[in-house]
Amino acid sequence: MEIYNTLSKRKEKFVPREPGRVYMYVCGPTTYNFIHLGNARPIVFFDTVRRYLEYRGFRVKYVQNFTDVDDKIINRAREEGCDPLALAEKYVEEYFRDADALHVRRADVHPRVTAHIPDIIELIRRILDRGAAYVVEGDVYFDIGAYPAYGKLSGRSLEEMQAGARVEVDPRKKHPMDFALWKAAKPGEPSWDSPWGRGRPGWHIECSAMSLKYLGSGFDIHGGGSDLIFPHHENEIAQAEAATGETFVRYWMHNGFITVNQEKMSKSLGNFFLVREILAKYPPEAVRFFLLSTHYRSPLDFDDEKMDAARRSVERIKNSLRLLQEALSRPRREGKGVADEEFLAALERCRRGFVAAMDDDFNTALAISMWFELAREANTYLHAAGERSVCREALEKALDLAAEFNGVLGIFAVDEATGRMRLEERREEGGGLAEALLELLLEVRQEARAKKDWATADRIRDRLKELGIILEDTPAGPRWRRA
RNA sequence: GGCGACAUAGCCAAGUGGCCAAGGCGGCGGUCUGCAAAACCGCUAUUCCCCGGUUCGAAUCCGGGUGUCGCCUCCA
Repeated sequence: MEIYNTLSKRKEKFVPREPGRVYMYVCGPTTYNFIHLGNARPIVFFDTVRRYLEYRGFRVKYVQNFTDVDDKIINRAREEGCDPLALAEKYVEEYFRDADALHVRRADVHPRVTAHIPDIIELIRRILDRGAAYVVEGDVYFDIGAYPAYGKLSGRSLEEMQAGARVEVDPRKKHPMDFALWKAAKPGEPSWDSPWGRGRPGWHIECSAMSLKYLGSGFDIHGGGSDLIFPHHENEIAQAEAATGETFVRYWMHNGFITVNQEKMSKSLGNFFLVREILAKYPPEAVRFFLLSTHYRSPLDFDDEKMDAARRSVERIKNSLRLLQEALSRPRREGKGVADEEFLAALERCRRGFVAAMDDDFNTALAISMWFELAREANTYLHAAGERSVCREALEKALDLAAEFNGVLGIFAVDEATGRMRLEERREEGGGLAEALLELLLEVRQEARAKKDWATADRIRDRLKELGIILEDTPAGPRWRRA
């Protein structure tokens, strides 16, 4: 396996710290709002990374944090006149609602800043002991001068950064790029006791503290959006390595941005779309497919046309799965012929292609194309077999392979009881009666067709389509599905 | 101003030295169908932003140009 490491700006062979185990940390959201599609990209992508590593036999420990105290939360709470910590808690819950809808598996640990103040204080103390930080009036600053490697992740030198500095400098800082580890309390803000007086953690220290706590120094993968490279991850490295004297992280992974009209989707530009807004218009399968249809380091432009295309693409895969399941429920044969063997060989090619694609820095776009390959091979196989019986083993192998792909990509929800992919949306309405009525309607329509009363048959089909039910007539009888 | 990334068909997108440039969406033609839908078959980039170079050979390497985007400030 190869992973592109932001630190070296190259793909590197993946060698974990411990054989067979992977420890990974991904920067989670600051919970002051619902998440938007831009936030969803790393969440879905790194979920896929985790799934693939497990697919490849690694035991993965996956940690994703919540930043539940910071300026944005405090400001938002002030606007709404509520308690900052309660506000943060509310949006943690809302986060899970969206993430669940996108089939994102829960991390092994979801640490929150407010639950780790002692760990953070301890880490700051270690940095101070090492002489890499200093205290000014209840604030604690990281001393960049004490960490010569500063800039190694983002690839910039201190001189460059000073030249390009666009912010006014706090005169109490020894170096303009020094950043806060601990911020002295201001009235009305959440704060905790510390050796330097009451206050709260700085912006970056939480991730260093929590990742070190749960994953240990020198863990395998640290991920996030590329806007976190500087300063957030640069600072995380500085803090952690200053405190431990050891390499903090082995592989740094960063995803590209979602854009709208080729411009970065961001809260400050106001051009963002909330995940739940999008889910109101498109099925989760399409959203997940869309997010994985481009390599994670490339920008991904969002608009309705592209989402429509994604929805149709998923439809193609879904149709092939339906046809396979249907064929499996019909009479089939146990023995294998030449065509069956060829089909099985094609399946094996798809599997190998999928693994090769994912092994190459998680090339999900190429991996997805293998699923289309599988769909086409399966459709062709079924088409050629026609109404004759098909080989049971071949059908089962094809569905198993699709389930394997889905286990990694997470496009379709998986039914917990049966372990099978759920191709239809969970239906909210009391389905029993509606379905019985539909069956009745189909019966009436079949009778009309038998009498060549095409007008009636077509009217029923058209009206059902308006209601979101698609009818397809097959030699074996009508088949229906939801639009 | 400093640093960096990207530019492949109508749209999305994979491909980083060598079989006809993956795959999806859309479109066109055909098979099937009462008609559709789904599915299948065929077609849909003599060419990879432009110019120059390296090489037997480049979308792929190098130089220059143009364009787009990002980071340098909270941001996934």
